[in-house]
Amino acid sequence: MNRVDDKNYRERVYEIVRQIPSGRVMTYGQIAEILGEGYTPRTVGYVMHGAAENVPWQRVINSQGACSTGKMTMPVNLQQGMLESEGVAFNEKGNCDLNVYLWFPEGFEPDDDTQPSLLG
DNA sequence: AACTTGACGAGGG
DNA sequence: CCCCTCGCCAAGT
Repeated sequence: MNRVDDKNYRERVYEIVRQIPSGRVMTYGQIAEILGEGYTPRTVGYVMHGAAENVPWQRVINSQGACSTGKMTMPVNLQQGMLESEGVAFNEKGNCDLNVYLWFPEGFEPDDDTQPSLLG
């Protein structure tokens, strides 16, 4: 499927998100990048807001390392709090260090040495 | 069928 | 470093 004809496109996003381990995060753009095809960060975000309960939506943040939930469906501090409970540290600006917490699924490697070092 | 909005991202000022 | 603009794709009105 190279197109969004099946409406199965949602599950592709969810499937990736479900694989994010606790204490790690992914960005909308990154997911869109993996899905490639006709996905964009916008689309991923749109799909994400309708995520089912079995999807750890809180582990998906924006490229700035901050929560973008705004005041729409969920308060930002809620998502941030959930992540903090998983061990993700945020600064005063509400950003976390993507170099530490960003997670890459198997088969997907960043060109840079942006791979997370993970404190342990 | 067209316009607007939205859990985004990158670039320019 | 903060603010604004443009690009992207899907859904609601």
